[in-house]
Amino acid sequence: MQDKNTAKVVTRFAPSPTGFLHVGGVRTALFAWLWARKNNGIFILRIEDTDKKREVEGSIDHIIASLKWLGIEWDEGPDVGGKHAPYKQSERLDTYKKYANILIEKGLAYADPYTPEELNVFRKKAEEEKRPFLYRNHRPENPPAWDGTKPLRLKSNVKKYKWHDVIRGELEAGEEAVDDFVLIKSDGYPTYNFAHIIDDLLMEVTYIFRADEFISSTPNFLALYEALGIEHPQFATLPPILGEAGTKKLGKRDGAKDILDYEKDGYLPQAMLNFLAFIGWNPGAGDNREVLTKDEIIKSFELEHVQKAGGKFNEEKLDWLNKEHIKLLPPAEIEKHIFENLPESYRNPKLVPVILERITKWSDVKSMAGAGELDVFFKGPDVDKTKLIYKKSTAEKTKSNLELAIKALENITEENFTKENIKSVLMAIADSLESRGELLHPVRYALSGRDQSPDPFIIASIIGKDETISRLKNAQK
RNA sequence: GGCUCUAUCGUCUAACGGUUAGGACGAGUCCUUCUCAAGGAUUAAAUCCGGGUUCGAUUCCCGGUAGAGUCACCA
Repeated sequence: MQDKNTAKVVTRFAPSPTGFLHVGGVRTALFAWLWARKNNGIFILRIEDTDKKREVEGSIDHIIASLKWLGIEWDEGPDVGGKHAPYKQSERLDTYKKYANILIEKGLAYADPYTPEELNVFRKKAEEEKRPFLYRNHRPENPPAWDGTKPLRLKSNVKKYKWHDVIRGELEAGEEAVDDFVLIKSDGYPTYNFAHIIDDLLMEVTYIFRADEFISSTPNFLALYEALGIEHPQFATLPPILGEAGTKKLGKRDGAKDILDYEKDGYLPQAMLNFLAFIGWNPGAGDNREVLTKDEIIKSFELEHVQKAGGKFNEEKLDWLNKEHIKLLPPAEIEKHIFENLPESYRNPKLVPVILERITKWSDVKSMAGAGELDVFFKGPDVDKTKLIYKKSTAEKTKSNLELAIKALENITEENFTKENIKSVLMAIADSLESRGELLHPVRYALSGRDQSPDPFIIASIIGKDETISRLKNAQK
């Protein structure tokens, strides 16, 4: 095991290019990156492309784009290189072969003589008998020499394994967890189980951040570390992220979204980063802050405060957090984002505050505009006269109240036609009536033509004095 | 079925044997301009169950229960 006090922290994220990155994968990357940054260490991006069948064209670019969107940068990786290049496992085949041969020489690896069909028969039988399938129960007595066309398996040391996990604590597993797993597949590519151990060794990785499904295969890894005669890095096993609906672990099959879909939906990367960091981590110790910047998260990130239990992905909290991060943005930035989502003719700076308080993410701007909610600021409404009347009020009263409003507003000069002035004038009248709604409702409705809209003062101030009075008169007819 | 992990408000969590079990999201109520939104205030809401250990358990141990993971020539 590495000496924690002197060894540099080296972490890695090692995705396989089998499609997009979802929240679970990103969270693993995030924690590994946070720990490296926290300790002024090194963060490596390594592509585990050893399964050619499952590989999806364009995945690597997509993964890189996802991490970059969030601001997770790596010190070594396929695009930037590094002293342990290459960083794609498909380009490191000779290395794996070298270590495979070492194991063969030690008598700790052997060729698997069975066909997949034969193996399936064993597997089926085990399943029917409700036993776990263990290849080593069928370990051949005189395996053929390995010629590279058959799978190469580890001759595992069957025993109980115990190990330490920096997040989970002391972990252990029974002998049933250890098996003669495949090191090199018949197509010449290594398995994840083999390749990641060699690469972590060569790349001097000191902490392996991983999802919790790897707990079960850890005894196998331990058997391999032993066979190789090497120390293993620290294991940091993260809690699962559970789907919102059920309690199932969130995976692509359960509708986990592409992380870049959140970009398309108009979420801020810093909000997503903040949100993801808080699934399974918190600053702890009475620190109740939840809205944190990237740097603040790095500063307070500690492994002791990483959860063991799984957490659900709660989109409502993400929305809240996104809004909080929007509020942290400089005004010019906010306006820029809002305008980007608005048709050209709607891009009035005065609308920005009105829009801002009604959205949680940028795509909401588009929805608002699409639903016609902003039309009140651009054209006079068709007013339904019956809806103009406040509750049990009468047409006559409504008409005369509107008249009062028109008179008062006409007295405000063009340049003083501000939200504040309009409000004080109108409220003075409203307060003299039986109820404020007697005035405010007809005025608001006359201006907007909608059951629900921003308040009349802001509408009036934006559309201007002439348009306001013309709309009020129009409703009065 | 074997092996393994996990368990505090609906949700995310604080607490590292002693607290009126704290915060946040969401929900409710009230206020702030009639409506919507935003904002402010406020309320309700949890230690899975059963045994130990201890003067004292959310916290430590054991058992149960529930959920999750795994048992691939996938990672």
